[in-house]
Parts: sequence; C-alpha cells; structure tokens
Amino acid sequence: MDAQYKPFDIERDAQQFWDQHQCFKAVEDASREKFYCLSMFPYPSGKLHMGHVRNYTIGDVVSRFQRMQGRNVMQPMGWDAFGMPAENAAIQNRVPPAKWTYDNIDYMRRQLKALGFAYDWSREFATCDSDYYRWEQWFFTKLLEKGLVYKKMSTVNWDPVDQTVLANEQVIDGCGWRSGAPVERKEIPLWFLKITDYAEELLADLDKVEWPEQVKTMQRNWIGKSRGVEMAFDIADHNGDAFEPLRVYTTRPDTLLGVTYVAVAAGHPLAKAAAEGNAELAAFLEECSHGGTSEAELATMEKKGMPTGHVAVHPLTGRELPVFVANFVLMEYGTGAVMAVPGHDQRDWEFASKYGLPIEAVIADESGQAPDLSVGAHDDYGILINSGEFDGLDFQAAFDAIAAKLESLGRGEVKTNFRLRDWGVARQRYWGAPIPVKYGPEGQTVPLTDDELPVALPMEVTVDASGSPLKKMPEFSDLGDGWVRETDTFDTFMESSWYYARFCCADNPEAMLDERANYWLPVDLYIGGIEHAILHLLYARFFHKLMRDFGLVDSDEPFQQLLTQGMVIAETFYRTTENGGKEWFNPADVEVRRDDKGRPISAVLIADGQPVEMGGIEKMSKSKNNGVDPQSMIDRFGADTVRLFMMFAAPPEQSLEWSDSGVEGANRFLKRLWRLVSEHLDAGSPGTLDVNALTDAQRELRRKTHETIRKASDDIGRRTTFNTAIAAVMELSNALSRFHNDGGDDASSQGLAVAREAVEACVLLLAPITPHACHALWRELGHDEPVIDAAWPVHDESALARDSIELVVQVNGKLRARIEVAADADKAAVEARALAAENVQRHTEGKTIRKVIVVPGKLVNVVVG
RNA sequence: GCCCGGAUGGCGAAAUUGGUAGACGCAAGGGACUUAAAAUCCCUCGGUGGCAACACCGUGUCGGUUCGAGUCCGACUCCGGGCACCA
Repeated sequence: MDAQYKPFDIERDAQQFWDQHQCFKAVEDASREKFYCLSMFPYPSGKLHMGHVRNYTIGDVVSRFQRMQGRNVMQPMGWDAFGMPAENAAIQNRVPPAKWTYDNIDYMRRQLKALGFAYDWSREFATCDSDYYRWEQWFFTKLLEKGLVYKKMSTVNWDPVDQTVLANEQVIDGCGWRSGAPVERKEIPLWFLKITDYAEELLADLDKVEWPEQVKTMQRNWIGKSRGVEMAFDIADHNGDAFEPLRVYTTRPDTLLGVTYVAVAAGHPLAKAAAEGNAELAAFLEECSHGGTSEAELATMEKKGMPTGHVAVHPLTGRELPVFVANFVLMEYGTGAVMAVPGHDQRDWEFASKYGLPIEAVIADESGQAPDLSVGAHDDYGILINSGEFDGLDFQAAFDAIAAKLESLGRGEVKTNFRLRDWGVARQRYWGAPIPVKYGPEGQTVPLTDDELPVALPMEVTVDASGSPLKKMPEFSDLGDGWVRETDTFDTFMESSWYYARFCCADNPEAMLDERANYWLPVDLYIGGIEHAILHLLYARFFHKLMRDFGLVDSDEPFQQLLTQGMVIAETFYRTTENGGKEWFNPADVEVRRDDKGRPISAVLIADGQPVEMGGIEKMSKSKNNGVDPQSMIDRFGADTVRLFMMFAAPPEQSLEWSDSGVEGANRFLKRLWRLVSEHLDAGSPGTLDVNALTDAQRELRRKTHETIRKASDDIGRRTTFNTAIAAVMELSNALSRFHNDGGDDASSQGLAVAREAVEACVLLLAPITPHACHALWRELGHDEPVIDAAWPVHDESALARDSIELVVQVNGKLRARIEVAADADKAAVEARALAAENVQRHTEGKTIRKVIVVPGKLVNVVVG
C-alpha cells in the first residue's frame, strides 16, 4: 500500500464508490429494524458554516454506526428555504429571492457532498418547492374546516416610515432597523393555529420521548400549566357608568385579602373608556402603544401606570380598589387584567411603591410573624394572617377555602391555565408559502378547494423595504368579481414542522404522506442546535399530532431521541475605529503572540503587522467576523480531518472552540494511523490467533483492544460522547506503537495476529467518524466488502480478564499508597495488605483505626482518629 | 425580568452510579534524526517545597452533608441559550 496518507485521492475514490453503488439510498424493508437519523436541515444562507459541519458530522457518525449495527438506516437532507434573509439579500443585491436561494442550495449541496455525508440524496427537497408547500396549504384548509385555525386581532411591530411589519429581530432599541423610526404596536387580524387545544397532550407526551431533561423542562415551563382561580371584580363607579365585571386569574388566591389595587392593559375597554375626556390618560395610552412586542422587552421595561378613576370591588370583602392602567399588562395574554398583591409579589410591590399604593401583609414569614415589607415583597408560601376567617390556613387549605367561598358566592371558580398561546402563523412577507384563503365581496373568508391548490408563489418579483410585495401584485391577489386572495404567507416554522415526515415519501405527487411515513417514523435520533429547544420542537410536535389526528401518521411524537449540540465558537479580534465603532478581523488574518508558557499576550494583523485587540471567544458570526470557513479547512486537510477534529474537540452538547492547531493534531493522528497500518502490512501476514498461546505483552495488547471496543461502542452508541471514543482509539493506537517499539518488533505469527486485531479495531471504530480513510484502509487490510457494511466489532469478555488489580489506599480520604492484589482476593486479605503498606503504616502509626472501608476493585479507605 | 444550561492545568477536555482529579489531544520546553529546515520519533509538563522518598495546596466563590465531594444540598458570582415575527 501507499505509505503516505493522501486524503484528496482517498476521499475522491471513496465518494465515487458510494455514489456508483448508491450505498446510501434507503429502501423500506419491513424485515429489518429501521433507523431514521435526522439532522436539522439548513437554511441556505450562502455557504456552510462550522455549526452545520458539526451538526451533520454528528448525524453522519450515528448513521454509519447504526448501519454497521445492521439497521436499515435513512439519513435525508433538504433545505429550509423560505425566510427573511432571502428578502434582505433581494433588497441589497437586486436579485430575486428564488434565484438567490436556489443558487445557495447548489453551492451548499456541493459542500455537503465534499464532506462525504451518507445522505440519501434522492429524497432531497427545498421547502420553497411548490411540490412541498402545496401539501402544507392543503393541510391548512383541512385544519380550517375542522376549526383548528382561526383569525384574531394580534399585535405586531409596525414601522411607520417603511410602512411595514417588523420581526422582533428587526426592532433595535424600540426602533426599526432600517428606518430608525420608533416602532409602534399595531393591531391587525392574523391567522392562528389552535396549539392550545393540544397543550395538555404536548405536556403529557414529553414523558414518552428520550430527550435531554433540560429540554423537556424548558418545554414544560413554556406550556406552563397552572392551577388557579379566575374571579370577577365588579366595577362600581360612583358616576353611574356600567361596566362588565373585571375578570382576573391568579395562582395565588391565598393572597386575595392582600389585593390593594387592580391593573388593566392599555387596550382594555375600561382604559379606553376612562381615556375619553382625560387627556393625560389618553396620552399615556398613546405612550403604551410604542415599543416592541417581545416578552424580554416587556419584562425589562420600566413599569408605568396611571389611575383610570374606575373603582373595582373586592369579591370577598367589598373593599373598593383603584383600577390602574399598566404598561406591563397585555390585552392578548389572559384576560387583560390582573389583581395586584404588593405585599407578596415583587413586581406589584415596586409598582405600589412607585405610585403610593397600600402594601399589606397577609402571609406570615417563617417565624409566623408579619413579614417586613419595607424593602420588598415576601413571595414565599406561608400561613395566612390579616385574612379574617382564613387566618391560620396554609397555602393549600387557603387555596381550597377561598376558591370554595368565591364559588359559593358565584364570584369565581378554580381554573387550569396554560401559559402557552395559540400559534400565529401569518406573516406579511413575500418569501413564504401563500396562505390558501380567499375573501369575498361580502367579507366572506373561504379556504381554497383542492383544485385551486397549490397557490404558487410568483418567482420573478422585485422586493423593496416597504410593505408586502404580494399586496402590490394585483395579478396575484385579485381574483375578480370582488374576490381577493390572502397575501400573507406562512411562518417558516410551518415548513420545518413536518419536513421530517415528507422525507419518507418526498416523491409522492398524489398525497402529503403515504404508508412509507409509518415505516420510518418516528425519527429515531434528531440532532440540532439547543436554540431550537422550544419553538421549533414544540411546533413540530404539535404538527405531528395534527397529522396523526387526520390519519396521516400513526405515531404520537415525531422525534424519539434528541441530541442538542452546542455552538461553535472562536476567538475574536478588533480595532476601535475613529468614530468609536469596532472593526472586526478574521482569526485567519491575525497572528497571536504567546509567552513562554503558551499564554496569548498580544495579537497582530498579518497584513500590516500592527496590533489588534483580543475580543474574547464568541459564537462564530458574521457580525464578529470570527467565522472559520469549513471549505478552506477541507481544501487544506481533507474532510476526514475536519470531521475528526469536530468530533474530538468537545462532547456534542458543549460549545466547541475552533483551534487551527487542534485541526493539525487531528490530521497528524490520521497520518500516524495510516502509517501504522502500512507498517503492519509490511511486517508480514499474521497467523491464526490462538488466545491460549499469547505472551504477556500480546495478552496486554489484546486486552487493550477489547477494552477499547467496549468503551468506543458504549461512547458512540449509548452516550454519544464521540470525543472519548476517539481518545480511546488513540490510546489503542499508542499501545500498538509501543507494542512494536518496546516489544522488539514482534513479527511472530501470534504477535502479528494480535496486532492485526488491534489495527482492524481502530479502522472499524473510526469508520463512522473518518469514513474515507477507513474505507481505503479496510480495503488495504484485504476486505472485499466495504467498511460501511462491515459489522461493528463486539468485545470479547474473556480478553478483559486480569489476574491481579491495583487498588489505591487512602487514610482519612487522602491517597497514601497503591497495592497490587489478586483479582479474586477477599476483603480481609485486601484490608490486611492495605494496612501493611509502608506509607499507610506511617500515617496510621500511633493512631486508632476506627474503620476500614473497602470498595471492591477500587480502593480502601482507612479511617483513623 | 422570567425559564434552561455552563464554569476543572497555559488551552480543548477526561473522570459514566459519591471512590486514584487532569485520560486523550493542543501549546510549550528539552533531546534524536538532518548540512539545514520541514516532517517524524523520544522525554518533561497543575502549583509550592524537596536531591529524592514524599508533603502541602488545587475542579468559579462561600457554607453544608459524608469515611470520602469536580460529582449531592444551600447561598452567590460570572458566562451562554431561549423568551412566541431570526432560523
């Protein structure tokens, strides 16, 4: 064999082989156990970034591993192709979003192929293909017919200058990102999907999936099931105006006697009524209509309010309470009104302190006394005080008693609430799937019929920064006779909510899904960024249940196992510009200087030799210019080196710091492995392994081989910690080198046989990670069958046996000695040996031995006093 | 602000169920080979003290539980992800 590792030749040959033999085309086969491995499909933004490479390498490693385990593996790839960046690029470069998107897809597909991923490319599609989104439109009309879709008023960010709706991302410090104008909150009618109908099931079914506990917790909290009381506060205005009672919901009815005011949203009828003839209040309501709509912004803004002059009546005590308008109460969430207990809620406390409202204690602190409310609210549960007949009750008893009382008075009832809100799916944008609805001259809203579908998105359009292009295209929207088409498009989360199912039968022109979906689904392992832990994954779970209830799939959950990968991060470098801004430099253009301990001390720009500032390690991004182009790395070292480094540098769930020298290290290891195989083959052909005829050194190498097989199998198959699997193989290859060097070049028949077993283990265990090199090496080792179809090795338990083992001996928990004992030594013998050890004697001398703890196979701890 | 994570040598990390802290790799230093360089190979490598044996300290901070804590509990600091129209 060629003694030199030549990655480019090897990778080209391996990829050609896989291509020619269509190795990764997945075919349904009921007689085999299937494995559907899916990585989150990319948005075609231009070129692959390192986050993609990491994501797809993880998926590929698992796919190839599962294949070697004998499973019928399907690993598809496609494109999440609708979205805002295409529109932004269109505005910037005057190129239609469709062309920009499909060009990007062509480029990125080539990059994926160069990385050698085992995809079944015959299933590829882009979500902007009408063959795909037509089924989404069809399904939407079915949901509409079933009452799972409705239209309601909703608040959006409105840019008054560009006359357009802005995404939260496009609102910066309350202003439009292009116009710079202060953003207004505007109410427009929008389409919603009733995800809240499925809240209970979305919560319960989290128990059915094997997801990271933190992701399940995030989803549970997001759904936010709570048990509370909804009650009515009458409005008793002294001027005689009549208003509907104010409905409020609380999870803390035990604090009901501590309510000192109530607050309503600026859009609440009570607030609007009060503002008539009250210029100051009207101005405040106007002020409340500015600013963004994101929850983070609402939660961090200054809490402001103003009295409406209305008076609410406490449902139990009849006490009269002022009604405030507050900017942090939102009309869309809940009832648009809240009761305030400043003594036991910090936000209410701050508001009451600011506006001079009473703060009263109704829950005792731990000592049973009234809490000190002078510095803040006391929000713990406790025993009720100052609550009349409810005094002395704890939270649970008070909850029940107060709820019962309200119920008997007809003033309220126990209610389960969810934090989850219905999913607004309409966007006032061009580059998305058109919503398949038309409106009649008398205001009718009619879903399109099957023969009117699909509604194809016009491809040749000019996009500018203002408004929705579809609205300005009568040839799209005007249907004649007073009928117009809906010009809003779907939220792109719609497309990503069911693509995993369409991959099962992407070629079916007759139906959204067919029986093949039930062969492959659910996805066995889904891999993607932790940033999708809530929205995408929740919407996809919801959509799956919708499809199930329409008989399209028969499973309850789309993704059985989930692996959330961390970000790829890198060092940043910048110079402060004259106007105080920052100019960011790519790490490839910077040289870091280090002290003699290797600590970075300064950095210079290679181009001019002048210093640059080190800005810390951050997520690779365009804005910080710290992205490392995967392509340049593939061109330099080959795909296997990039894949190996990505899998070795960190466990998949953690963030991964890019390191050029780390990549070189990975490359070095592959060269060493290549040479190891080459030298092994040159040493001659091995005899048949006879495990009873081995020298100690041979037995030791064989033990290492089988320990490595055991560990790597567990690391890849169960733990998905690819970094430790690779470390284990590196240890084995080091042991093999030493076996050659220290073992005096053991070219005996048994020596070569044991070495062959070790070499083959290395190649097989690395095959999923560095598939090209292992494809070639497996051939060189004389196998006709390609390594992708080789069986994953299984460790031989008998090879792991040891005659003696090393134990550590501690005295009072501190390591004092190591002893070698027979593997089958009993406790008494181990204890005696431990106490006899020289250094143990020294530390126990003159002291009383109180206890000796023996942990079999591990350690002995001598406790002295 | 709320929800969810994370923090271990000069650096990336390992320690899987409470039992040897630092596997594996990078960087650095020393050496071999070479006319030289690159490549490759070998050695050293948490800190302090010591010729050594060894001792003491050490897993973000403070406190606790335990024979024993990187791991469990309580409080805190800093960093990251998400917050419903970025994907």
